[in-house]
Amino acid sequence: MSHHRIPYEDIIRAAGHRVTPQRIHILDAVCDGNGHTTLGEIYARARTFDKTIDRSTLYRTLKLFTELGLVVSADKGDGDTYYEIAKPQRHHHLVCRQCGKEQEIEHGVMQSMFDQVYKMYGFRVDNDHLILSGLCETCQQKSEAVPTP
Amino acid sequence: MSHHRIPYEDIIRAAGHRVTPQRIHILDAVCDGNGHTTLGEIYARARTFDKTIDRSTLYRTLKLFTELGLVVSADKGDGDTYYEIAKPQRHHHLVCRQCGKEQEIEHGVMQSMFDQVYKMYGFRVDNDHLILSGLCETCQQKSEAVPTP
DNA sequence: GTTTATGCAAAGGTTTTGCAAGTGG
DNA sequence: CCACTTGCAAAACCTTTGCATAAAC
Repeated sequence: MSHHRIPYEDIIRAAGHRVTPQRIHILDAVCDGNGHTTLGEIYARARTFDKTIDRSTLYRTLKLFTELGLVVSADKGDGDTYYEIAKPQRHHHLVCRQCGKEQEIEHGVMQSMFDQVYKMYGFRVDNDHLILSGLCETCQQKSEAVPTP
Repeated sequence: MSHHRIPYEDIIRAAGHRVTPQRIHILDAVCDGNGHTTLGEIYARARTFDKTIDRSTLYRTLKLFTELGLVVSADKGDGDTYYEIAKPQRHHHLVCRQCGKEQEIEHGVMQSMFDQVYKMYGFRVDNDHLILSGLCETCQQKSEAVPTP
């Protein structure tokens, strides 16, 4: 679990909050998503650890973690909010419209685009977690193979 | 009203649906947004034309228009869905985090970035309506003037 | 021992759905 | 006319909130 690299307990306490089993389970659940997970998925996973965990606790905890910067939230454009464990390096995601597979991409490519936007429009873009969609390599080949299904 | 350039009545009929006053009002209301508008704003505007229009009609109509491609929906990342009249040329938006002002940007800059992503990751990005956020020119100057408010 | 966090239940808000009446083609 | 649409009301859903109990520190 990647969040074990972060001193999350200290961060929670430093902000004047308490480290409870529920909070640990929820953080684990976000982490086990390996990328982006919805609230529903986190809820299901958290409940495999502790069946009594309540939705309201999940909402409150996710809000807290987002404020503390332990978790970041993003939006695929489908209306759902996706959560991911915070990572040290700025990055973005590609999500395949067909198979749903997702992969991380480094920030560099985006930064060039942001710079270009700044030059052309004077606008400083600062998104640090974009989700782009399209077709992954595998699904491109599939759709080439079957022109009209 | 920019949608009067599109033969929207024909499009609606061609898909086997009917052209009703409510649908026209809703299309007008989306159009009057000049850019992105939320469902609530569309509802308010549509009701200035016809006070009896119902929310359920709005939901159904917006869904229909999106399917027909008359209207496109996007997500600013704040959980709300924004609607905009479909435009012939592919474009994206910049929204200022501070003053909320939005401006359109042409697709070119994005395409270079998409191409770069393809070269590096083999992934074909095909978003045709992204919303980027950051600081507009005016708000950048303001925040420079006041380092610590 | 205090103070914070939890679970429960209820409230608040938004979106969807079933249906009789109305209306477009 | 007939089928599609509408407004209404109710249902379904998601998220937030108030409060007594339980747990962290």
